[in-house]
Amino acid sequence: MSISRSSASTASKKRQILPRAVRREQLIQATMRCIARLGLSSVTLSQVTKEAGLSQGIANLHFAGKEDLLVETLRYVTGEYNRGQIQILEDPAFALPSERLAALVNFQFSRSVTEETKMAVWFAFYGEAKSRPTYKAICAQADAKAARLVRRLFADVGLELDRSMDPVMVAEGYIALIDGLWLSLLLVPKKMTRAKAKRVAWAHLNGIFLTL
Amino acid sequence: MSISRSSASTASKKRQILPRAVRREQLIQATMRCIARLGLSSVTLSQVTKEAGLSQGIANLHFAGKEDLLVETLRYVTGEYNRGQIQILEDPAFALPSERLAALVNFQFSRSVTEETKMAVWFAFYGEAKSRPTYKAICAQADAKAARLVRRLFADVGLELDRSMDPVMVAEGYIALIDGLWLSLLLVPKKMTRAKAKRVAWAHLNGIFLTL
DNA sequence: GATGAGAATGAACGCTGGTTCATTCCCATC
DNA sequence: GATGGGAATGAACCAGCGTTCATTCTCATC
Repeated sequence: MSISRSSASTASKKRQILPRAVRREQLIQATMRCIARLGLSSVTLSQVTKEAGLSQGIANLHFAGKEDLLVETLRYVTGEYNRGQIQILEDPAFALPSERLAALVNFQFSRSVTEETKMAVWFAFYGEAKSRPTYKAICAQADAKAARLVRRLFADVGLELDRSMDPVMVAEGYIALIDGLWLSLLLVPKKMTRAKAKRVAWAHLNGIFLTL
Repeated sequence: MSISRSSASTASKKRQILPRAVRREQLIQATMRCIARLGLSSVTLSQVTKEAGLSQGIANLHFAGKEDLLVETLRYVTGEYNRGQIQILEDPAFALPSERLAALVNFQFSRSVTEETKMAVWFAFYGEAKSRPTYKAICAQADAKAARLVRRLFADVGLELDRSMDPVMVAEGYIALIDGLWLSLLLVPKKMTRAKAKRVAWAHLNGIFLTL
């Protein structure tokens, strides 16, 4: 509490009025950090607003309530990931499907995507999705979109390499592997690194596309 | 659970005194059902005790508190799974490592292991593990044990099939795939069935062991 | 500089949920 | 059948949380 900085660390003493969109973003970011630090079940609004360097009541001013803030946080991470994925899967610059696949793998294990905070948020909501229809719907929708895109990519790679295989099965296997690797990255980062995960993913892909 | 029905539905009116171990088991079972139905963050002791058909205060009588009950529930599922896994991986009855591997796959996608309630509990705790050292330790320990056993199995299978590969990498990939498939089974059971998951797992294994 | 619309604040409120403990009641023992 | 130890109960307690709203303060407009 001193001079006049805005962020969490040295909070400004001066009250500031900012656009709704900015406040919402600040609160969502703070929520992500809180989920990563405390877990979804221990997140409180006073923690979140303190993390954001704002006042207690502000969450209810810009969101319909705590639950709404959480849902928007989930939408934020799934949306961001999906946009990145679509950009790769629809970029016309790739000459070969296999090059596109390589770009996808690199994206999925990029520093930005595998950032600890995001992984923590992702799996925190997955853990609750079973019993929360709203979370489940958002996760399922994100997954379905990813699956569709990956399926098409794998079909193309199959044609390129002249392999006959079922794109549906292959896509499901690949996505499951990525999810599992992300879980390892989150829980045992000492044992599973991004580089290692990438190698494991490639071993899988080589196995799928080069068998027989 | 016998003549005078004790469970939730038609509660027995008579008070009953049972051994500590039985009460603990009842409460853990009820906790698992509540986690599956409500999610870890919405579980309350009054829900759990009602589900068990017992009184409010009983959880604190047989466990140190709510947190202890949750931890013991996590230990219960991980312990059960590990015992099943060890039984297969150390059963001397298998002639070939590949047969042992087949048994492992069947076990991992058996009805008992993939039971909705257990999967829900499993992932609920995984989702919180990042921020809860106690949960994290239990999960990590279970994972480490599984990894060690699977690594050895894969080394044996490699010898049997005369393939040279790195058992560490292969084991990590396999375990990640299984985790990812379980997640699909939990979240989109309409799309991912046990049979399908098994086929995906075999496609992966064939790819790994038959490549080049 | 004055003004007012409304963004931001934070104290206060009510409710929910974990924990406690006086009381009740079972049942092994005699 | 009587009895005492202690398992089980459930009402009461209290801390912590989400939400509200009277008040404060900012800044675009004039």
